[in-house]
Amino acid sequence: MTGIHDVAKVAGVSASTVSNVINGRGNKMRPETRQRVLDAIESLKYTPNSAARQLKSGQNTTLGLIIPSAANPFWGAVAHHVERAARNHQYRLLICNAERDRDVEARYAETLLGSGVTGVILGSSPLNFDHLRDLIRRGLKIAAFDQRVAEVEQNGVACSVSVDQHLSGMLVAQHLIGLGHKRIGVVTGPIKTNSRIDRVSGVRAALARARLELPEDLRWQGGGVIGFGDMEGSELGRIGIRELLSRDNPPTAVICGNDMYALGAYAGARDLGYRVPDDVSIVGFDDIAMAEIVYPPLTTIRQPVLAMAEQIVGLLIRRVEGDEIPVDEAFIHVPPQLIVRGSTAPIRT
Amino acid sequence: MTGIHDVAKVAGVSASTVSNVINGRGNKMRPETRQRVLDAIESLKYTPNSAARQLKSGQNTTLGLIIPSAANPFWGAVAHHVERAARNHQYRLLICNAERDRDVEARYAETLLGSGVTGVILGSSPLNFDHLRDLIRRGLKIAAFDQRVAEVEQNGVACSVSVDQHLSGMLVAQHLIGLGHKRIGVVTGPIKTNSRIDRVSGVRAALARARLELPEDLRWQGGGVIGFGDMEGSELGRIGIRELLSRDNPPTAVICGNDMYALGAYAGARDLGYRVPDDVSIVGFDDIAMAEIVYPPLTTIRQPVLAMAEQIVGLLIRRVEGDEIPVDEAFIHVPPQLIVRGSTAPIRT
DNA sequence: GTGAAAGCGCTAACAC
DNA sequence: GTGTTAGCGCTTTCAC
Repeated sequence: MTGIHDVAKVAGVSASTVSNVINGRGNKMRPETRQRVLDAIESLKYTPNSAARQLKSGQNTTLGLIIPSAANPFWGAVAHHVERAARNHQYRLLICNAERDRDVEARYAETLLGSGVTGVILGSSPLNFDHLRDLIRRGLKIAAFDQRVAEVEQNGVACSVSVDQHLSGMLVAQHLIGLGHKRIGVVTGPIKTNSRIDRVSGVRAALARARLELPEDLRWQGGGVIGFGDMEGSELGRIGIRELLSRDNPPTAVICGNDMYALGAYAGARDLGYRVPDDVSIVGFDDIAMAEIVYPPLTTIRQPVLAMAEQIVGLLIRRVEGDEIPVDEAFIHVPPQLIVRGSTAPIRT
Repeated sequence: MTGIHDVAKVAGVSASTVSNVINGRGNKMRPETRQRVLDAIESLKYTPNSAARQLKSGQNTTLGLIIPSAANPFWGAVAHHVERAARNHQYRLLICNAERDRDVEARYAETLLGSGVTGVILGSSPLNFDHLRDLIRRGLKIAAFDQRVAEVEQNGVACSVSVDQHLSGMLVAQHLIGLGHKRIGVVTGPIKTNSRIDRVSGVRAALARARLELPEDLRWQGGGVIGFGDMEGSELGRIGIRELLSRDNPPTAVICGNDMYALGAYAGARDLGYRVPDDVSIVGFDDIAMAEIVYPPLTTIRQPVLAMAEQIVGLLIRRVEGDEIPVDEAFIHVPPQLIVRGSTAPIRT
């Protein structure tokens, strides 16, 4: 391992001068000295050992991102954009896949904190941050991506960027109601997350406003499905809609927990000979890339992932670097946007 | 920050005893001592500082995974399985998204090595490992996932697990030829990777064997498309097939670079009023989850990602821990598997 | 079986 | 401007 001393020797300076060069304090010395150091670094192919660096400085330019499911392209897109944003700030990004498991999530957060990463972005995690309390007390700064803010604030979270999922739920339900649908089903998986809960509550709210309701037999949440842990959302969506469409009085429209479920629902509807949207309208949430590729193109709610990623990274870095951010700046809301495509149609009369 | 000394003080022992406990050398002491240390760790919520640990030991139980595109669900699945496998070995996994960019890839590899991560799994990277030569010399152990092995060996790579992409290409082409197709098109993006090149060469080989060929006008590789860097494979697939189907003598079957392209090709075919598979057969590679959800279900080549992930992680960890692995064990081939579904059909007569 | 002591490679005072 | 020095938190001989 070539170290700072080797560089110092080759350049004919001391270790601290090399350290200064590395850390952008090159103006503290004669340009020629600086250049000699740079040359030595170059010729020795030297890279600073970040473990040592971090140990000494306690500082660290790495952010963590914990996503609930690498299998869902939505989170792939989030990872992509967050990584970009971090890189633009000269930070790097460690991505962890928690599989929607609180324990795994806590373990990764702990691992991250143990590695000196104090800033971690959490993709919508289960319900609350109780499992991370200790870590937060020990200095972990959490940025909530796509989490309900009230929850977020009361748990000492550093910052958040989220779309109003309740509103998202209302938007899709209103769209469907506007199309004349009265029996509207909802398909989600068995795992509770804030965003999922809020989406469903939004749907109920819109329904209630139209003097409609969401009866138990139109609400499928993976009950009884075994081994769901290893199932893609699309599998669940496929099974779920088949159950709903097999009811005595099936729904004419189905709201799915996210786009992957919705795409699975396409398959499930087809399995039973239903055409989309003629026989049943289907909507999702997220607007993944596939949503406009499939047939019919999926009506869904778009979350402006790119902008959200940039905002959360900016916020989190400020927090990690010790900046106090006023509450009204630290918790950002972005509006959901209904994208109407071909998977929803007026109810057949 | 609570450190090893705090624990030592609370447990009434010395720091080195605590260190021994942490590192599983608990048998070196009286069980009661061990227990006291454990209790102290528990009550103090102590976590070892991994930067310090690594600095001292030079060891490190983290693996890196560099994927070419977080936006492609195939790589999401790979990340998922590799992460699992690493976790089973008590390693953790840093996932990096290199966006099929050699420079970004090199930078991440360097960052990883600088962080003490010596074992890095590379998802099919561009062409060769020239950009990583220096890092390899400095101790980076590379495991090639889904790379051609010949290439791999000559570059001092530690180990690899791959399917024979040439054979994969042959399999799909033979399937199509068996169905009576004679004008077979190929759609890929503009970026060259080994696996892509091999797939296409396999297709050509199978075609040649049947005294057929792949004329230039049936080979689309994104020429002239601007801003492809920000386009999903599905977009390219959509555009590509439209160009091919607009030729004077359009293909009756199209082989797409991967499943995302294939799914995009569904849309492109639809755009022009072609039905799949009646008017045009479409095949992909990878067998992502969506492949069996879409309509018609996609004929594709399956790569046994789960098994591959476990093998590569096992191999790489052996290498990282200093094990010398015989060449015939270090470079594993797994067979590709043709999954025939509904997107291919006999040519219309 | 347990503790004292010497660094791992680097940073940041503080000398010179 | 540049070098000297004292650790960051831990692991690991080597005494006791």
